[in-house]
Parts: sequence; C-alpha cells; structure tokens
Amino acid sequence: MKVLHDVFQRLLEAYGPQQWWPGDSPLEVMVGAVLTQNTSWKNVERAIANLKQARALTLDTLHAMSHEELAELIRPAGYYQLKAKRLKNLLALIADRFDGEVDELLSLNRTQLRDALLSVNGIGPETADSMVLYAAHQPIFVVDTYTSRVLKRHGWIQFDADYREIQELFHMGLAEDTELFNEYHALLVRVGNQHCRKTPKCDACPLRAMLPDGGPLEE
DNA sequence: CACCAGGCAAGTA
DNA sequence: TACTTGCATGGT
Repeated sequence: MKVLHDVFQRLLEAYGPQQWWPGDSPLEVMVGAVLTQNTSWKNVERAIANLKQARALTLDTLHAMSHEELAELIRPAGYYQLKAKRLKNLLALIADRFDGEVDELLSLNRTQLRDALLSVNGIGPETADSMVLYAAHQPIFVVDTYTSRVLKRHGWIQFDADYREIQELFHMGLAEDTELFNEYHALLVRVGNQHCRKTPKCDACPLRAMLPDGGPLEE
C-alpha cells in the first residue's frame, strides 16, 4: 500500500515529528494509556500532574494507595472510578506475575507482552498496543478512532473493518520500524484532532488532496 | 445548550 | 455473533 507511505510523508511534512509518548517513564506511559481511554489528553495531563504532585507515579506508591485515594487524584481524567480499578488491575498483574517489576513485564517479546496486557480487565487492544509501542518500544501499530476514521473517509478500507484488519494493513504495508510506527500513530492523532473529527474539517487538512471526488465518505 | 475526547467490558437477544 | 449501554470530567 503505497498510499500509507504517501500519507505519512504528507503528515510529517505538515506537522513535523510529534515526540511521542509524552511521559518520563514506562510506568507513566502505561498509566497515561489507561487514563486517556476515550478522553482528551488535556484532561489526562491534569490527572498525571496530580499523581506527580502526590509522588504517586511509582509502583509501590500506587500499590499502597487506596482505591478512593487513587480515584480522587485521577478524577480530572473522567471515568475515574473505573480507571482507578483498571490501574489497580494492571498493578496486580505486575505484582502477581512479574515480581513487582515493570521492566520484567516490558522485557517480554511483543506477542507475549500484548497477551499479558490484554489479560488485564480494562486493557483492550489499543491500550495494550500503546503500551507495547510507547513503553516497551517494540514495533506494533496502534489503531485508534482517528486512524480508522481517516482510512474510512478516504476509501482506503471498508467501513466494517475491525481493529485487527486495520492493524494488519499497516503491518503489511510498512517496514517493521518502531520509530515509524511511533511517529505515524502520533501524526494520525494530530490530523484527527485538527481535521478528522466526527464532523470533518477538510479545508486546510494536509490530506485533502487525497480525498475521493465528492469529499469524505460517510456511513 | 449539545456534543465530543488518543476505549473497554458487560449485558441483551 | 452483533448491538446497546455505562462510565465522567472538562473544553468548544
């Protein structure tokens, strides 16, 4: 799929490198991945700031903290009861199966790591893949709402394509390159935020020349 | 005021 | 398997 390379070039030229994932440690990346589920990154930043303020971005602190305490700190990220539980589930995985060491979890190969993460209640495909790519730095393509929307509106995939099919498209069409996958996903989120919202704003979009005749496709 | 954001799981038929 | 619903804050 040559179009995948073209899209990447256009986005990179328009926006430049995105320097993802914002975060100082693998644990912070993983926490952020849970907190940003269906949530704007702006709100996640507030929650992360609260955790840092409380010196709560270490495994030990998080593990020792009560559900109520954790929930209150991450409140700005929304779904805070649910996400506190999901973070605790992730901590439990690390404590129970990886000797309480994040590095031991992250040293698994990408397939085993993905499966381990998916076994946690509250971690689905996108969150798991975000952790594999941005915390473990292994080449897996992260598919999110914007990725799907951009491809569908341009007619590059079927509207009923699921997560696995979209991910396979990128895996088949691109070199298996962690830096490429990193930058590409971040750029798709960027163009999605600015142009490929629910109601599209294609006027100044870097990809507008690639639209089908008659504009973006819809269901 | 309504709508949306870097999803996921559980319930229903 | 294929839909539907709950979860929640903060910005536009």
